Amino acid sequence: MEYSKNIDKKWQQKWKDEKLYKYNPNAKGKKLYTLEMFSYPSGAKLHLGHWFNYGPSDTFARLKRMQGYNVFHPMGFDAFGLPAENYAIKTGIHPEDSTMKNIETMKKQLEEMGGSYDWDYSVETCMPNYYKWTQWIFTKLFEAGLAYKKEAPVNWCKNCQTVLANEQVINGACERCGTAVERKKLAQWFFKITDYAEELLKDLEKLDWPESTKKVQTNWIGKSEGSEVTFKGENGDFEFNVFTTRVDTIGGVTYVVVAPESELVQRITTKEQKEAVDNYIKETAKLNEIDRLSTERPKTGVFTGAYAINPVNGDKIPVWIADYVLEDYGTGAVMAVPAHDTRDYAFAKKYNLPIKRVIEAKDGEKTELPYTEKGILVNSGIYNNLTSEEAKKKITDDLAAKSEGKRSINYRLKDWLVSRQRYWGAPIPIIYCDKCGMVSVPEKDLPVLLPYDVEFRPDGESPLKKCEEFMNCTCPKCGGKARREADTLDTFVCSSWYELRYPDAQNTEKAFDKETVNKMLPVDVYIGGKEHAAMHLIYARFMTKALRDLGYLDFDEPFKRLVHQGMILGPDGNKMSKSKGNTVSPETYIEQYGSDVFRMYLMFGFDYRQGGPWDEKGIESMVRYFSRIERLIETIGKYDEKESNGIIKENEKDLLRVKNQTIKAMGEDIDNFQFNTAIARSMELLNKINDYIRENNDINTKVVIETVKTYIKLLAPLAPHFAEEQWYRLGNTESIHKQQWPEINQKEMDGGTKNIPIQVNGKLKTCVTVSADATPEEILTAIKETPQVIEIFEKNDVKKEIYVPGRIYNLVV
RNA sequence: GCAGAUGUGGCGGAACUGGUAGACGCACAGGACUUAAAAUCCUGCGGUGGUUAAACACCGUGCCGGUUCGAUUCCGGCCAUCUGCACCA
Repeated sequence: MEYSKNIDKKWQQKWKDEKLYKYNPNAKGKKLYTLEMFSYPSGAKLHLGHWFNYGPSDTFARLKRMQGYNVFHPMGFDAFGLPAENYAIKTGIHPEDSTMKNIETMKKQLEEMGGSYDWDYSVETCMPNYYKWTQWIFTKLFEAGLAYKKEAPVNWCKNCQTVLANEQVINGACERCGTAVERKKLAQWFFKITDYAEELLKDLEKLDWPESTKKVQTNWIGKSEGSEVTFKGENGDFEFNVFTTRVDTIGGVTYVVVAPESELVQRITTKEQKEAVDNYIKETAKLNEIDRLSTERPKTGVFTGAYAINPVNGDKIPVWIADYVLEDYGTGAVMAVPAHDTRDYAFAKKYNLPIKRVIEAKDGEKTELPYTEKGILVNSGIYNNLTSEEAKKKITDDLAAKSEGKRSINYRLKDWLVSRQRYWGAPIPIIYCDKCGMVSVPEKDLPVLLPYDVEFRPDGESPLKKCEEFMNCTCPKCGGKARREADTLDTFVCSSWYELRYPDAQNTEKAFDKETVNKMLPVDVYIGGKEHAAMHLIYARFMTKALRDLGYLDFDEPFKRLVHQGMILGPDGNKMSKSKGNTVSPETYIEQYGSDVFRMYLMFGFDYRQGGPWDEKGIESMVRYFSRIERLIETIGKYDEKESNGIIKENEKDLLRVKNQTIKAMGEDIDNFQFNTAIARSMELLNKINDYIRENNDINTKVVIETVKTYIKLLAPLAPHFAEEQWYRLGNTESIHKQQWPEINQKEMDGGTKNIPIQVNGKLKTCVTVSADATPEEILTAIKETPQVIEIFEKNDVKKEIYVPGRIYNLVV
């Protein structure tokens, strides 16, 4: 193989000099915005996963460019975040320094990969020219009431004296020191994503996304339809609501349970029970994440001493508290029906609470308790004999008439907690003034710059709090002395709108121009890992909708089509990780074989959506393939096109037919991200060309040369450097990447033959070869004339004859 | 526990809306070229039986069953692996 990384370098330089990948928004061709999830510059270099994600996606972008689309294919860096900060804590290297250095390296490597990016449209989320607008968006959400502050529990590591992100909590313990993580309440910032729960759910329909990802989001949003029912205290001195999806079982309520954290508990607890209740609340607060995550843990709870009245049947029922009831879901209180709920059943058994059956199976079959299916009501007074569905409706209606209940919908989705007690993030642009309260930083004062010299080692407080010159400021409203918010924004906020910034990345006046984003978005194809199915992809959708409602854009969804690439695992079949020592570095392969061999091997050896364990065995096969192509080009060089007589014979038609079929198949395959089969098709074409040359002494040079040129064009998106080299070797003087994707010549593609399978009882017996353009009737005639078919009719009693016109013939005997 | 994905030759992986299972490649075997090797080219390659060789027959897409003229594909039930979410009332 003559091809090597030197050839890569040569063309990279030339493409750069010629600004080959310059994006022109006004160029002709339909716009196509294709985007890969940008990468996090945590490691110093691109790893195999980056290659597997970005190489094939670049191939897709290149195909689309050749097919005449005006392709917008930007790349940037998700540069804020915890790993850089952790790295800094470990090594003492400032996050800004390490991050900027990593970005430089990664950019260079992406060029070495042959990525067709225009770096004039790039974003780095840690740069003030980007995070200024992240902050600006925050202020707009704040002004619209979509960003708010409230107390919320955070993960707290006692040993490290720090707040932990969810990702830093491994099995309920701190990832660094292994100490059990506790919950601690702190004032936190939230985005009101719950306002959009219904729309986020409903609009999933519109999206061309993998069904499994839509399902993840559906579950994440967790819509649940049921009823809210009011329970009053036996003396009418208190009341509270419960949420239930099974109001039909309300007759079987034998106690109610309130979350220990609920403020109601303090009001209703009797003197006798006060000590027990207080102790229980204390114990619950101490509970760490490990215990909380355990569903195995036996249910515990305490009686408050108070009684409530069942609004449907007037039963007097005890009010308990138990930590299996969550304060922040539903109303923070549940009605317990031990006969028909497994948790309530276990709880009732443990504390000897009564169990009352109110639902029987529809078929009258005797079932054991707890019976959690729907059925027919019993022991429920006027509701007896109704089905569960009928009862739900009637009971809710009756309660509503008394103002003691209503239909209700609950979502599992919680508001998005966006504040972090961390250094390496965008400062939250809020100022606290004694006189004016919370004031957002006006646009003219943005960005609120992240100071460089900060002690970022964790000690339990936001690092920025210790930076006096950052903290002290004047109130934008009254001009008095004020303090800044010391928390920074979750990196998911930075990445929730970056796709909007790319098309207008240099804009210094606005986050983005409305007209520009309306024209360029939504992203036509978005490519990235499915680990982002819930978080990033739902946050970005929320942000688009919120900005739409604030009038900054006019579309509903950011990403029209979504493709998830698979993951390349270590050779041992496990996820690659430094600690397991099973990482594979792309560099050695690039050094040895050149970037296109590596890119092609990644595309050919794995299903793009699936990934799989790394295995370098097959990479030599790609070297062999490249060598065969080089030899072909060399052979072709000996022929002179002018010698051709121009008459196309039968054996040449076959070659042309395969050529056209390959154009079609490869275009479709790459469009579907099936790179492995696209490459297989290209190999078949090469085999065909070689067969033709070998089998014919007197070859038609014109046909061969044209076919080879087409073939190299087909390789251009897959192996950009290599194809360029061969293209020039064929005597061309303009980049192959400026060529059109070959057109399909229908005339050349027609003709030839095809096989029609003949089956007996669904089993293949023989085939009949017919002309590809034969009519179904002609084919049937040919089938009937086949000796084997005649024989079958003679020897068997044919009961049924099935002919799928032009496809298959089956006889039942 | 719930949800989702996956399961096809020795291996990576193909197979359109139910219609010739195993494309393409790797590995392997045999042959050509060579003093020899490498490279290259050609041929074979799911299993079992069968034959001098073929023809041919049977089995075969995780397992069991169903629908159908026909199932890797659709339905029901299992098993295994992986990935999310996890007391959601």
